Amino acid sequence: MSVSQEKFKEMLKKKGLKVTNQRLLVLEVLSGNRDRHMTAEDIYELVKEDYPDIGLATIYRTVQLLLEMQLVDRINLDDGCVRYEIGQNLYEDAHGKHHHHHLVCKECGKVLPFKDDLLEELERHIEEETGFHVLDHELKFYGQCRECREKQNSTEKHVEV
Amino acid sequence: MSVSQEKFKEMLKKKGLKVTNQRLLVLEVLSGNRDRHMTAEDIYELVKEDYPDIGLATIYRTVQLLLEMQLVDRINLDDGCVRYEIGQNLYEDAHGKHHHHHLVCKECGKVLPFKDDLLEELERHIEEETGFHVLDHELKFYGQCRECREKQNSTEKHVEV
DNA sequence: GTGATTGCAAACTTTTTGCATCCGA
DNA sequence: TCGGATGCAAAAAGTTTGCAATCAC
Repeated sequence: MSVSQEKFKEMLKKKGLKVTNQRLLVLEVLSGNRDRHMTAEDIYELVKEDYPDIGLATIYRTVQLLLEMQLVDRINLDDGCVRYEIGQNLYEDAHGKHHHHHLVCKECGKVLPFKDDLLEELERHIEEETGFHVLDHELKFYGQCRECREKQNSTEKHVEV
Repeated sequence: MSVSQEKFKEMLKKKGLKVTNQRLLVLEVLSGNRDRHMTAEDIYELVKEDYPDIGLATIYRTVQLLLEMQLVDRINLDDGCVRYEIGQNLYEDAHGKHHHHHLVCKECGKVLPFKDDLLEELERHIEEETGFHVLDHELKFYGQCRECREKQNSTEKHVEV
């Protein structure tokens, strides 16, 4: 909601790139769906509502651009397509790197975000021990969400089927 | 090297599946390249040396099977193809879940393994806080490896080009 | 012998690219 | 005006699938 479109426009101009309707709409769709993890196709369908002529290739080119500008993050949930979510850099309270992790339910596929800064300590440890300079990380937990667990427990009791 | 082929054969028989040359060779190639993170194509090329008639589809079907049997792990380094590496379950000192993480160099693409059990504490924390039952995790660090860092420093000093 | 397995080719999915056209600055 | 941006269609790349032939048991 409070994503700064003006900031985005400035960033584009500073790079000598053009402010187009398509770019603004992709950003808008991403910022209006911060809670979802959107595939290129998802974004395409939503942008088409406002701009029916847009092509899927433009979506791919735009998310690529947004990635390079570090305005979105890439998430791979191993379901065959890459997902994108808007980062923190266009918000007023920007901090640079944002680090939330993903809890992926193996049963229903739901993805929950989870915040934790525990890894910062580990990153320092890695740098000391291996000389590898950590810039970013990606952490996914796979398991069973509470709902699926409860569903399983109740069917176990009733032995349905 | 010390991977137990006998254990694998037994596991296959127990599931009513057949022990084929192709399956044994895929396993052999994976266990002979524990340090690499192999794509289906990589495995295909290596198995072909011993068994030129094998088809790529068989590789895909076999790694799928090995995944279901929990004998290999899947790694996605976001370079467009899924990678596989042999797990611990066929080794004598098997522990079930093995947890090493991956340090991915953004410059040269090299992948270094890194062992750490820090996440176990975090997993308990997640279960308490969210009710999400963690079964497995995947952690990747992106950054710059020591060699690329050193290379960069030396070119910065000499200002080559 | 019989059903699982395989190799091949075709299909499928996601993403990228070439190119003529269009449009923002 | 003019070079970057777009839409379209084709291509690319990785993976899956249908099917007849083959092989393990």
